[in-house]
Amino acid sequence: MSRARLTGEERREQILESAVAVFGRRGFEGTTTRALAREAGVSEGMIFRFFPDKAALYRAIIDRFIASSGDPFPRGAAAAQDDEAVLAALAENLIRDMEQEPGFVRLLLYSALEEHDLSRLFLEARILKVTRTLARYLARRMEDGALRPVPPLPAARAFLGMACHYALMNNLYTGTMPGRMPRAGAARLVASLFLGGLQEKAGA
Amino acid sequence: MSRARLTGEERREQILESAVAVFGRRGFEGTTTRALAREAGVSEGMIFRFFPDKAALYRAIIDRFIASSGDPFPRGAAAAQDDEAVLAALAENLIRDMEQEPGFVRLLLYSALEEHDLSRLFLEARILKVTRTLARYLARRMEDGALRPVPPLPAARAFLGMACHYALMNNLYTGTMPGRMPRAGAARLVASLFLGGLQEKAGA
DNA sequence: TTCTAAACTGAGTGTTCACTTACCTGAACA
DNA sequence: TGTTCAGGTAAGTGAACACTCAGTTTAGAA
Repeated sequence: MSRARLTGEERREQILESAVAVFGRRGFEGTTTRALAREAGVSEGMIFRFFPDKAALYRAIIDRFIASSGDPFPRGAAAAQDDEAVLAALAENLIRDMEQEPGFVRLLLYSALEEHDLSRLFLEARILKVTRTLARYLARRMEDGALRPVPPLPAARAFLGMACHYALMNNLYTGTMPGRMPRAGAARLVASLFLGGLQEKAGA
Repeated sequence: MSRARLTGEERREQILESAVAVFGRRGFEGTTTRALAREAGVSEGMIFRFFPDKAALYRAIIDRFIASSGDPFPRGAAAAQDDEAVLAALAENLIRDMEQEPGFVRLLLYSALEEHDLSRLFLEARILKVTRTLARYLARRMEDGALRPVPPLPAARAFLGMACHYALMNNLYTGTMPGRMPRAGAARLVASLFLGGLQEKAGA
């Protein structure tokens, strides 16, 4: 019956990790400290030994993720100006991130709805950064004459919407969304649609 | 001080309408019956006079919306096989719906995260219906040779993602998302991107 | 003008919440 | 081998929760 006794650092980490899934299931308001303790396999007292209150635990999760997460924009392909590779890699990275951390994606969505200030922080640190980076890349390629001129920021948002909405719907309605594809195939499809469109070229 | 005394029917309707915004702000779990009563300008007792419990009020809101909402797919343009018009109108209808009912969009997102069964009902009644309708339209146009052959369902999801993600981000991060456009312009942009892509036609 | 039915209120109810406190336990070093 | 101290628990606390009910108010029929 006796569970292993961990060091403070280990226990803190374990509580953090197990809390992601709980907050992701019910949101901040919907999650009870009782549920957090049960998921971590400890008593409620332990939660408050490591975090001053429920909000601090929540913040620690988001903080930690923002600090640890990498950049989904493929710098190499971008330098080589291989548009198809840039877009396919970007889409695949985004979809992979969202598929590998489904609980955290839900937690972030909750935090945006609940208007936690750390949601704004995530917006700045990830969403706006990727959007602006892609928009700058598209703008440069338009100047080069490789792409037709359209407003770069809305275009970037449109592309990110294809990838993110796809992954988001798969997450929210797990198993019931039709039209799922292997990740790489989906990434290649949205990249080729965005670049080449659906219309047959004239005279094809 | 005395507020108007309404008939049962009127009061029920008023409680329903004011509750959309409250549930949209905090979700089902995060919303207290106290807040619902305050928003409606009545005592908590009135809530339970018209609805057996908090969940029934929540269900009534979603039920009512599903029953009252129209079809965003433009049948006329589809019959005329004007692809650009079909896609632009569809995108504009979706964006308009989401912009006109921001509180309800948030409520629906909450209900998807919280996994209320009525969220599944909405999924069937609206999301899957539009997705399948668009996919069928695209498939027919591919058979006609007007569009290049790609998997229709994923393609439909990609297009809807462009429009919905755009409107969703504007809603969640009101006022801070860059690259906003007038609604009709955004709709025309995503339609033309999806059809024609971003690449210059060869030899342009 | 009186009567009544329905709108409406406010002070409850037991329960559950986030959080505290007093206490227990066992590994490691003196 | 005894003391210590960090890891850990269980039984609380007041506040806030969803929900109830006894009673008050008022529009309109009689």
